[in-house]
Amino acid sequence: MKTPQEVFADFLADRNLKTTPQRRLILDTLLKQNGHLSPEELYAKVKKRDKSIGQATVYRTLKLLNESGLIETLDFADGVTRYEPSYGEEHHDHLICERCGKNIEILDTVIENRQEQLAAEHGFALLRHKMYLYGLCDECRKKKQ
Amino acid sequence: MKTPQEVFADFLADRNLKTTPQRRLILDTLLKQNGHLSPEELYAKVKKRDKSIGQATVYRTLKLLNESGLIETLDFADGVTRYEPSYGEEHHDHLICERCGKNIEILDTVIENRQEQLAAEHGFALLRHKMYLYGLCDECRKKKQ
DNA sequence: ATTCATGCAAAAACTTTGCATGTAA
DNA sequence: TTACATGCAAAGTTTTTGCATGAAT
Repeated sequence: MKTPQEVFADFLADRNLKTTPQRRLILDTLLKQNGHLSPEELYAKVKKRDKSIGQATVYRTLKLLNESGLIETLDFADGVTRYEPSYGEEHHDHLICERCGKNIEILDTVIENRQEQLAAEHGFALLRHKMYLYGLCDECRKKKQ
Repeated sequence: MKTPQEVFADFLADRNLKTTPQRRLILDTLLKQNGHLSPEELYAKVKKRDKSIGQATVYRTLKLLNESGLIETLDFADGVTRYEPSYGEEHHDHLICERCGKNIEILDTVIENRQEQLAAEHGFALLRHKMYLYGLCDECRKKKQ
């Protein structure tokens, strides 16, 4: 299996785009963090390693990474766009505590299978999906109020 | 069962906020349209009925409607925030064609039940959820390219 | 009478774009 | 060498906020 770095290099080559130090750095930073970064947080982290990098490069690279299938966008319903690496990782969904923000990654074959089936019933070829479960975690429910 | 208008009025009263013609108009417009409006589209529609209404009032009212549970935000992964009335409607998820944008509302008890179960397994009390299935519809797959 | 809501315009937040320069292939 | 990428700053978008005026309770 190709590494994410290889996937990205191939993706860029296919489109006659170039593998640059900035693009590598941004991908590495995302992979190292392993998930849930907003563009701004990512920019801050990347900037620690390369003072001269520009905000625009981060946005441009996020777009490319998204198109290449290496990352996907998340919507935790708090108004912040986040990205998470998705290549090589098994797909998963998110279980989010609305009070404390705790975020648990979940995977369930019953649901995954049923999604395929539902899409097929409507004549759709399923490409991907997103599922978010919002609730209150144990601890938050124990706390008064 | 209370009407959405009553729910909103009660919600506002609870918080010592006021029921204004603008707020009523915005809610009515959303309900009449029955779904999937961006703030800008909503503003345009509302403006047809009340020339003098301001953009800011639409945003402020959308926030209140969201807090009151009457509407929810949708994420069709196209960068546009949309809202849809959710009160009184049976909950549903969305099946979206990535090529033509066709959007089918779906509901499935197998998935709904399993979601509850999954949340419980992780100690969560499930409050709500969102599920989006992205794929290609029949027609789009038949078209060449 | 109070307190909140509104419209407007300004500001803030977020993202994209144009351009001159730099660099990967 | 050529074509693409970068950083910067400017410009777009989208959403929020401050304020004087107006309206609901």
